[in-house]
Amino acid sequence: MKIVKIIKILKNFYTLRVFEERDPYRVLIRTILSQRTRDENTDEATSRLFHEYPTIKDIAEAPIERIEWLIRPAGFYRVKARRIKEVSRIILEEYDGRVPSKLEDLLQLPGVGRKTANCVLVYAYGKAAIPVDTHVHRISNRLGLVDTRTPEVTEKKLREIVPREYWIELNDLFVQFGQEICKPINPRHDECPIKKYCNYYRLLSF
DNA sequence: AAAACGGGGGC
DNA sequence: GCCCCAGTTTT
Repeated sequence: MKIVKIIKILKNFYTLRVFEERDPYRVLIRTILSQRTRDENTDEATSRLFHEYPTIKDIAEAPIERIEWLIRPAGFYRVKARRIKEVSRIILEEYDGRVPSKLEDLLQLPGVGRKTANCVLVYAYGKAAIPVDTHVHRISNRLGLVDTRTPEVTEKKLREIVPREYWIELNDLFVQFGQEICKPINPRHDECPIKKYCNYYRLLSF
């Protein structure tokens, strides 16, 4: 199976960044902050926020302007601040302060789409899911694993062709691979360890 | 289907 | 200085 070979090769090059943070609420907030944002800026914003407001109740009651300032490094800080505060309020009022562990419940929360919801399921609850971000979407299409135009359809197809035991690590491996090698523009084919499996590379050598 | 939100980093 | 980036919601 092509995808299994690809994953095994990538695992030789990248160590899985086991999410140290397993607290569902912190995973959720960090993941919202990470939307369209690089890791370093996400980390900075997350630690600033939780340093000043350690609990869900703190954030639910915090002044919106202060949240905006704290998470500024993550970008999109105005909309993210409002969503983070609103999400916190909803979880406190409707879920007794516990982050929901069902996909359909997570998707109801403001600022939580399929990618973020799946990240919570995987990293906080250890459930099998495939968070599809732009890296996973782009790389899956380049390799020829799927042929889709939306992340949603890519997720559906990946669920069919990727053995369940690899779902959790797929996102992490593809993101690292996507940042360093299979970049959106000017991918580094010369250093690519899986180009023999890649449709995009095959078309190039013409 | 396209626009809007955004600071940070690469070049 | 210009361009791109670990999405989601609204128009």
